[in-house]
Parts: sequence; structure tokens; C-alpha cells
Amino acid sequence: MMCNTRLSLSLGLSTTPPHQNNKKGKLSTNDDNQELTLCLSTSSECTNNYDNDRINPQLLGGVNSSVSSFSNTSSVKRERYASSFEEEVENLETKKVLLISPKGLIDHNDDDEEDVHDYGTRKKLRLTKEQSDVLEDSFKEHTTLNSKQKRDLARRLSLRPRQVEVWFQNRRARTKLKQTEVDCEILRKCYEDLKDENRRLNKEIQELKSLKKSQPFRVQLSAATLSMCQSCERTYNGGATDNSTKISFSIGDQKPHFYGIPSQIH
DNA sequence: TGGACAGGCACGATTACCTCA
DNA sequence: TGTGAGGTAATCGTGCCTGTC
Repeated sequence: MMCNTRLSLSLGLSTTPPHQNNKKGKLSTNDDNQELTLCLSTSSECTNNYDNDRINPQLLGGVNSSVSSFSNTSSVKRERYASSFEEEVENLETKKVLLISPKGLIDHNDDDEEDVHDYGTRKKLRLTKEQSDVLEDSFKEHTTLNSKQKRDLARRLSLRPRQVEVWFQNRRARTKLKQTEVDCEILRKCYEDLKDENRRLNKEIQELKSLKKSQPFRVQLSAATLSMCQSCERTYNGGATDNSTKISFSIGDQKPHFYGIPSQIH
């Protein structure tokens, strides 16, 4: 989508975005010609081709050089990660141009260890308990954030806005997954109950059929004369006036309620 | 006024790192 | 010490909405 073009700079260097080369996002070069990449760009040019979270700003030098081939992406989400990018670029103001070698990043200013990642691996942040708690509290208040809330939260937690955004996305996903599991369990229970009910009703039908056979003159059943008791709130044959033939079933009862039928049937 | 386009955002699916048993 | 499972941060692709030209 965003990073699907190889960049060919005027220096004749090229690369493929890290995340496209392999699953681990390792930087690699074209083995055939052993090209190296030298990224010379300001933030805006680079964000035109890379999501800020997908290419480390450290890969970008502070050289203010416009490179035309950086601006060819049509659906670049320029602003999406802009704040985080700019923040990091700001941190890198003093850094020099960084070279990317086949073995990864060569940092010429490696006194700041936190900023120096081996971009052969995707560094994974572990949020502290405090950060998680704050995010949880915030999530309880509102499950989505507007830009200002995101920025404020990020500043408060010393995170990048993008990280806050991702956390909320994942949190929403987890909530939804949990709710789906709950719903599934409820449906499963309903299904089991209905199955039991169906089994019970079938059994009663069989019992009534056999009863009809053994006592044909005492119980006259037909679909037209079956009715339900009012407590079941089921429809019944309102036209039937002969109480002696009305039979009622009550959902949940082990035995049907018979109206106007001799008690020995029970 | 309608269409094309870009940006922003949310989402689902997936990947990959990390921890722990 | 190696390993598999689970949790989760991060990535990717896509669709929808909105603003602008």
C-alpha cells in the first residue's frame, strides 16, 4: 500500500522497506548488486513512502535533501504518524546521516542506546503497569480517542501517539473478542436448552399418542384442539369451547397441564 | 452540484516479540 | 536449556467518511 516501491536515489542506491523484505522486517539488500541504501530526506519526504512506524526515523538522516522519487505514492497517509515521526526526528536532530548496511543499521551516534535499534528485529515495547492502568482507565471512559486525547495521553505516558492509538485498537479488539465469546456461550446454552425442550416435547407427544391408543374415548387429541395454558403465552385454539378436549402444555414443566381432562392422566 | 482524490481513522487479520510454565 | 503456548504490541490491507478541488 504505502511502501511498495523500491527507492532509487540519485546516488544509485536502493532498498526495499524492511517489512517487505521478510517477516522479521530485517533490512536487506539486493544480493545481486549489494546495493546499500542511503536515505537522504526530510521527514515529509520520507513519510510519503513509509509509515513512520514501519521505518525507523533513525534511518533518516538530518540532511535536508529533497528526493523526487519519494513522492510517488498515491495513498500515503502522511499525517497518520506525523506526530510520532516528528517527535523522533526532533530527537535525532543531532544525528548524522545513517547508513544501512546488509547487517543493519550503522549508527554514527550510538551514545543513545535507546534510540539505537538493530532493525533486524522488531522491538517490542512492554507497557509498564502504570501505563496500562492509565490506558485502562481511559478506555473505561471512552473506547475511542480523538486526536487531542491521544496526544495528551501519549504525553502523559511518555509514549508515542501511535502507540496509544494501537493500544486502543488492540484493546477494542480484545473487548470485542471477549464479548463474542460471551455471546457464543449464551447461544450455546440456549441451544442446549432448546434441545432439551425439544426432546422433552417429543417424549410427551409419544406418551400422548400411546395414551390416545389406550384410552381413545377419554382423550381426543388433534392438532386443532391442542391449546396452551395462558401462562405459556402460546397461542391456542380459541374456537374450542369444549373444555373437555383442551390440553395445555407449560414450557419448563416436566408434565403438561391438562385442562378438563381427568386427573388420572397426570 | 457531482465526481475524483487524499487524508484520517477504525477494523479484522496477521505477524512477531516476549514471558512463562 | 529448549520449547510450545499465550498475551499483546505492532503491522498490513481495506473500507468508510469527510474535506477539498
